Order: sequence, then structure tokens, then C-alpha cells
Amino acid sequence: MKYSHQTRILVAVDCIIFGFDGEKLKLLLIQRGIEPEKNKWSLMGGFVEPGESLSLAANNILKKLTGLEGVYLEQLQAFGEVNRDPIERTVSITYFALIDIHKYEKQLSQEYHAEWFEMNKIPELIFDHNEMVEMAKKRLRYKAALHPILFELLPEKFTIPQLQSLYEGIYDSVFDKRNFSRKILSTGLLIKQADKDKLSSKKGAFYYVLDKRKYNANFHAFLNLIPNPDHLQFV
Amino acid sequence: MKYSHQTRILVAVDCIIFGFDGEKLKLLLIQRGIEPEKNKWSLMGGFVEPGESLSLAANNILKKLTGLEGVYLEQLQAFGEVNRDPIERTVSITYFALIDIHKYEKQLSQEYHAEWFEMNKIPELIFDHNEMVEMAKKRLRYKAALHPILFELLPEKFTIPQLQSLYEGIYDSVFDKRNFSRKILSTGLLIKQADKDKLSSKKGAFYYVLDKRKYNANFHAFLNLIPNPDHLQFV
DNA sequence: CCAAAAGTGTTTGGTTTACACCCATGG
DNA sequence: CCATGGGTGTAAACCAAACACTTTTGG
Repeated sequence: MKYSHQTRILVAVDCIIFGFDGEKLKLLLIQRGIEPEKNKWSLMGGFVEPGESLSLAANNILKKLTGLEGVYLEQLQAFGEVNRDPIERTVSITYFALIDIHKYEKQLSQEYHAEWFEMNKIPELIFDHNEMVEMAKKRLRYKAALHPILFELLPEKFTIPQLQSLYEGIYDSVFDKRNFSRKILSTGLLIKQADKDKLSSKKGAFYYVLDKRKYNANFHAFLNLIPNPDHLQFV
Repeated sequence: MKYSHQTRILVAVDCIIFGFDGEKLKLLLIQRGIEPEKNKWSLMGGFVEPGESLSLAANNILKKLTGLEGVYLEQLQAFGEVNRDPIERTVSITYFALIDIHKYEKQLSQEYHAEWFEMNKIPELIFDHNEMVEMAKKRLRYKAALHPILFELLPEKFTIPQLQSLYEGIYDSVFDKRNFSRKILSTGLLIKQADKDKLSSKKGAFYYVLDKRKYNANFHAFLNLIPNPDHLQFV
């Protein structure tokens, strides 16, 4: 049995993939190999196939491009303007992903001509993809101000100065390091390691790992991770 | 030109419509007039038509059911499990709406057999609609803890005790009235009126109206409208 | 030995909470 | 005149922000 006299529409999933290389927040884009808009940059996406739920479609896309599974992936928004795709009407469900850039497997994505772009150097993208990226940035800022989400971008072991530089990049601000480390440590989510990262200073900075049990239990609690969030531009 | 060899899917919009009658938060549901699931309760929804964007579809659905335009309407989530509709695969984009229940025009919705349900008396709904309602409740709690969104549910003129009872209903808690009114008034969003509502007490409670200019300007700022939000259950 | 980054403590001001009494009035 | 709900103030605890010096070590 089917619903008759109803119009069926193409449904796509597009992924906004954020990565952090220890210095800067970046976005993974692909260069389209096919017409229309051949050679233009775009988000990685694909049509939803029969038998594939939306979240499965998003995970599949992410895996095809990066080789990664079990990544942080969250539904952002459905985009459904009638003419957003000039070829044929397509509703796109967007997901944003946070990945540790070092786990990204380059060879997989060469077939898609993928490249990481710094957030302030994002090229013109096809369709409404720039708008999607803007919305994802806002959502990330909003969410990271309240929840310890940015740990998803970091490697297993990381230092507090690295974490601070990630926050500073995302909010385009500079935070006081004494207040920052106090605030982060007071969440109780970090476990100090015995060894240090000596790459970026002579003294070296202690590594920390995330306490996964507490992280999962406390993820939805409101934290106050950003000073004066009121004046920042959110969703 | 079209994308060939791709499967097109039914796309629906379903609306989770919240209303407040001065006492309790309620949800507007309709009783299906047609098979399948005839006579079962469901959210108001409809298929997205050609030439209709998602947000327009949501507004149209709301207008057909309630007669209202310009209502607060926000996209919630896309639901896309493969078998969520047993008749035929349908991706549903959900929107939640906040309306002043007194503006709702009953005669319009009689053709849909619509009824308001108290939040703790929601019947079993078709498909995954109960899940959609749960998500909308969580989103409302989450959002109302940070943004002055609940004014959308109130009539033009309202009293602080009314507002407090709305918050208390949503969070299933009791708040200290001194702290509550101080907090709300300190947002600067309320303008005190000269007249009083004398329906619910002998002394009467002063009416307030929303300062729309400040409301629109400050909507995205983080407020701290709920005491101890940490222990409440959110998204 | 010194430049460069890591690490840490205190004071101050503001915000949040807990808490109790008086006010106005319709019946 | 009294029961009912409306309205308000204060003190204590807590939290956030501003701020500067010491430590470590590779070169």
C-alpha cells in the first residue's frame, strides 16, 4: 500500500565536518568531480537510499570520506527551500561532525579531492552550503559554551593550553589562562597524566585525558565554559 | 534535467503545538479521520508539496488547524527511520509551535477533531509521534531555561504569578516567588501596566506586557531563568 | 643564563539563594 | 474581619573576573 497522489522528493544528507589540528579549527570540503558545478567546493553529502535511515546515511557518508566510525555526529537542520538545488528539488538534512583530525585517513578522501580549510578561508560553496556551514558554526559556539563538546575534536591525550587554544579559536577571543584552567578542571572531567607534551614549550605541558564515564554522565548538564557569553554572537 | 537513478521519498511536516491556558501547558492533537490508524490521535501534519518550502509547509499546517499566522515556529528535528510510517517510507520534519491558547479558533479545527491535552495525559499517538512530543518537551525545557521563549505562550497582558505558574508547570517544580519575580524583572523585558487582573485573587495582580523591542534584541542572549537547572532533565 | 611557555592563588564584586512579613480586598 | 493570594527586602553563600609572579628547561 502506498500514499497516492503525493509528490516524492529527493532527500539528501550533507555533513559539516569540523576538525582540529592542535592549532586551528578546520572544515573538510570536497571538490565535486561531476557536473553540475564541477570543480566547485561543497560539503560531503549524498542521497538517502532506500533502507537507510537519516543517521545511518550520515554515518555512511562520513565513513566513505574519512574512514572513521563512531564519530560525534549530530543532526543540525533540514534545509528545504524549493530551489536550493537547481537541478531538482532536494531536501537536505544536515549533520555536523567533530573529529580528531589526526585520525583522518588521507588516502580515503583523495578520491573525493577533499581538503581541510581554515574557518576564515572557506571558499564559495555550491547551493546553500555556505549557509549550512554558518549555521553549524553558530551551533558549535552555542553548544560549546554550555557543554563539554569540544573534547570530541581532541586526541586522546591533550594539554590544557591546547584546549584553551581550541576554545579561543572557536570564539575568536582570548581567555585568561588562570580562570580557564580553573574552570575546566573544576568540571572534574579531566584526568591528569604523568607525562608531558614538550613540543610547544621547553617546560612542557601535562597531558590530560577525558574521564569518559563522567563525560557521558554529565554531558547534558549546563556548564559555564565561556566567560561573558552574552556578548558573543550565537544562533 | 533531473538526477537519475535516485530514489525519491515522501517528505512530511509534523507540528508539535504547545498552548497555555493560564493554568496548564497543553498540546494540540488531532484524531485521524482516515485509514490507516483511523480514530487514533496524532500530531497535525501533512506532506510537503511541490513549490512549498519546509517552513512554509509548517506554517500552512498551523494555519489550517488553528487559523493563526505569525506564530512562533521552530524546526525541531528530521525523523527518518525507514519504517517509521508502515504504509510507505516518509521522512518527517518536525516543527514546534508556541501559541496563546486563547487566540486559537475552535471552529477551524473541528473538521480535524482537534483537542488540547494536558502534558501528562497525552494518549498513544501514531507512528513515532510520541517520540517527537518527548523531544519537543525537552527542547522547550532546554530553551526556556536560557531564553525568554515562554512569553510566546502568553496573552498580550499577563501577570507575574501566571508566568511563574507556566514555568513551574514546564519544569514540574516550585520556585520561590520573590526570587522568581526579581529574576524576571531584572531582564528588563517586562513593562508594568496600571491595571490588575483580579480574577485569581482579591488583591489582584498587576498586568505586564512584553517590551517587544528588547525581546527581539535580547532573545539570543543567555539568561539564567531557572534556579539550579543542573538537576533538571534536558535534551 | 635567558627567553618562552606552563602553572598557580587571592581579592573583589556580583549573582543567587534562602527566608518571612505586610498588603489589599472580596466575601 | 479574615482568608487568600500579591508583593517586597536582606543577609549569607557562592561564583566569576581581574590580576602577576614563579617555575622549568632547551638553546
